[in-house]
Amino acid sequence: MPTVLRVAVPVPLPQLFDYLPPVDVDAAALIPGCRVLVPFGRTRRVGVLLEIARESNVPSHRLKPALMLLDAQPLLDAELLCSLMWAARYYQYPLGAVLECALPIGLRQAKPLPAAGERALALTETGAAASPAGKPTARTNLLLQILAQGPRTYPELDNALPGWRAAATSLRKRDLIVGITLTTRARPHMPMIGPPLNVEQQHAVDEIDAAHGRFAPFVLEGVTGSGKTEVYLALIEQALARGQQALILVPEIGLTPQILRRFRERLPCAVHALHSGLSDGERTRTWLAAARGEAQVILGTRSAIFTPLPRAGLIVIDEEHDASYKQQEGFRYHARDFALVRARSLNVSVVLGSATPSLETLANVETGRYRCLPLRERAGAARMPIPRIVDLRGQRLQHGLSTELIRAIRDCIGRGEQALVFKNRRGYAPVLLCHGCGWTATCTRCNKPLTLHRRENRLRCHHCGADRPVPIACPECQGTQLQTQGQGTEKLEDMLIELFPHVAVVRIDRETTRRKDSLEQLFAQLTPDQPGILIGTQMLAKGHDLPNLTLVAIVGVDEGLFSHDFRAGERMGQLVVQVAGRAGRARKPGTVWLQTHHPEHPLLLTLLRRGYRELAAQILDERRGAGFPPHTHLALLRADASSLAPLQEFLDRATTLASTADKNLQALGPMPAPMPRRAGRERAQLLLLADQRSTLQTFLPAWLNQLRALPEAKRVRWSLDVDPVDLY
DNA sequence: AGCACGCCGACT
DNA sequence: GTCGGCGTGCTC
Repeated sequence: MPTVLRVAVPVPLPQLFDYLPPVDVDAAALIPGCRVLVPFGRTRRVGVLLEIARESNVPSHRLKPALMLLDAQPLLDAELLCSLMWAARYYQYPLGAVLECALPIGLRQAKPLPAAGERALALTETGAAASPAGKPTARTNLLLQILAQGPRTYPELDNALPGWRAAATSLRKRDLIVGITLTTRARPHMPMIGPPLNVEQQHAVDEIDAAHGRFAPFVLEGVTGSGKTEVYLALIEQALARGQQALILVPEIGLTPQILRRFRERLPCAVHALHSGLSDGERTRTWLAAARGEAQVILGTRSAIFTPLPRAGLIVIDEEHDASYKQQEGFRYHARDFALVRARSLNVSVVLGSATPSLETLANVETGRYRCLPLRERAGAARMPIPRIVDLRGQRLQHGLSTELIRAIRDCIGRGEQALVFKNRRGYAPVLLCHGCGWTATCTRCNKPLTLHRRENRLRCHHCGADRPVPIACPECQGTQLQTQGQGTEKLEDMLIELFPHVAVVRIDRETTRRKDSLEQLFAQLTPDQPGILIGTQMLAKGHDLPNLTLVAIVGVDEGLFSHDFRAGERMGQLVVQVAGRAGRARKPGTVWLQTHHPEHPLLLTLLRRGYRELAAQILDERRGAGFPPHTHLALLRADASSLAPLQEFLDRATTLASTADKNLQALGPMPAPMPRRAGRERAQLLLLADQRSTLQTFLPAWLNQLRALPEAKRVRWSLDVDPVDLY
């Protein structure tokens, strides 16, 4: 009776592939979770062994032997493998592709594993004997001084001497230092002592800790400044004391050097970062260190949820409402939802922290599935800011700012305090038009207005990235009176510099933060006890602590109130609360100014009079009436093509197949996508809605098989998004 | 996804 | 006469 290996191969095909065992490999060495190198078509691939079967449905003469067993021990443990298999099923994505996504790039190749332990630097004999030369403050000399006390790991050097890498390169060339691998665990250091926990924080810690050893989801609901991080730190310390690992997820922009530094200062062990800025090698080493149980604290963004945790003790999702936890292409998983799945199979507590929990999470609190632990007080002396509405109707505006708001900023500056102006639109102006004939600069590939970037004198499409010079004259009528409409952060910056020429004005958006570390450098331009003005987009909603910031102005809430997206109201509320949270973190009280043309909008009024929780309750009610999530469940079939006809044909066929399948399933569409044309391609979609998750989960696999078999499916690009967050 | 095979246009 | 366009078919 032959042994057959069932292997997940990294290709976008839903099935597994069967192989014979590699020649000369002991049957006992074949363990699920090990990688195998297999011949695949005319190439070879690294797959993951999932199952050892007795027979195969494939005729035996077509079975090829695997080429090589790549791991002596399973790379993916049973829990991670099982959770990933769940994800492949739930998100309707091929298991081979899911596993590929979960493994760091370094492990997707048939290469030997990097050496265990942490990379470190040490002095060579020459280096130890050398006497200092050159400036004593030069980085190279500082690095030599540090290493004279013994080898240091890369994270330790990151803390001790920012910018050490360049110095290391030069010292390595001179053979004064050498890269080594420290196999012993980094020696514990004395952590800084944190502030004492207040009653609510201590209560949260006690409640969560009391649940340790079993699956228990908690929501830590606390406004900015209420000290959620202190609760996380206390819980991590307790996990460490039990010899367990902790995984902390933060949103993409949340993984700033500050939070990493804070964790490193406060925890007695190495804190491993996992984010897109790391090299493949670093990610691979951290992943493997976690798999061996050596990495105790892992702090990462979305994809860090795939870290193996053989000694798991705690999972934290900070800012759980953040949309960056949902992967928006390929394997469209939601890291927060997947964290719940992992926590359940690991038998650990999971903490969802937010000042503005998602409606999905609040619905789970309502039904008692999640336990909510509120932090109502702001830690220390910080106070909630006072909200003010500026009714823009009939007002004369100066580049989009009302006289009242400008006066308030002037007063704030006059008191020596700082102001933040939030505008969710980068560039100078979102529209450039001809005063003579009404022509507007439009992206031909997206049919949307181009944004003027005046610093670089370019017109850019924010949807497809198209980029071209600004015309001198109107291409239609040759008129030269081209003018802008609306305002972006650049224009606000110009205007505020003009109004307040003696005050530091700092703009923070994707343009000004393109370089690595530039976010910190920009914040550094504001002296803490001096007046200053910050202008920026989303990026400002979280991050740096600004104790002297007392005024927050939100200049573009209206865009969020009337969007076609059913989540617009929820997003508006979250954004306002998050941005507002930046004010009044010190002793001084803060004020939040909201400029709007719709001061009587019911969602805005609820938010300002009763707060986010009431707003959420109101939206949840509306969603219940409308039959929308979280009370129902969605799957979105998206398609795009270079012309409309094949798109229509494909989605029509898909709709027919869906609407005859199950009476509990509603097919909404096909309809044009909210952006019907993007980057030169036509876009349309079909939304499926069901009361029960199980209705969708039963229907989707069969439907996808039917779709794959359609001849129309080959003429379009299409994808399925389970639990979509953006219906774009 | 790759990677091949396969049948029609402008070039050394 | 060939190089190469991307349509379609397969991968244990």
